Amino acid sequence: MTSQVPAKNFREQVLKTIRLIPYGKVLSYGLVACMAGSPRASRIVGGILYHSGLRVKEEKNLPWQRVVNQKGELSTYRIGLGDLQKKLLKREGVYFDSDERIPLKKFLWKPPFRLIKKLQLPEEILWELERKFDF
DNA sequence: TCAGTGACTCCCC
DNA sequence: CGGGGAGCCACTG
Repeated sequence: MTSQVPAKNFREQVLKTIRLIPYGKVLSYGLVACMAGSPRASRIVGGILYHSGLRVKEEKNLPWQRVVNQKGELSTYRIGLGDLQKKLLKREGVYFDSDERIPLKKFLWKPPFRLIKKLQLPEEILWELERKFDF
């Protein structure tokens, strides 16, 4: 047995979490990481999405556009996907303020507690989530 | 096998 | 506000 099971599981959890984000709502990389079970792995979420983008067939039903950074900005301009992401989000009714930021007060998805509970996260991560969502 | 590189975020000046 | 450093884990050559 190797240690690759938990790692692979994290990736699965990340993709699963992203698929939960409702139409017209967004989550930050950090919150996705939290809900996937690893609060400090926000960077990895970006990495996973980046690599997922290279295999469009595999992940064609992934609403990747609903993941933005903590400030509500699009992190995808640097790899040339910014305009596409913005277009997809606007199509869902998400709008941007004059700083090219999404007002998270309005569009950040706050998952129902029932759903959070279902994730069976360790207590310490629940605290992190509570803090980050500013419940 | 191993080091490098990220669609990030937090903490500490 | 902002720069620097650390942590996180998947993927690549």
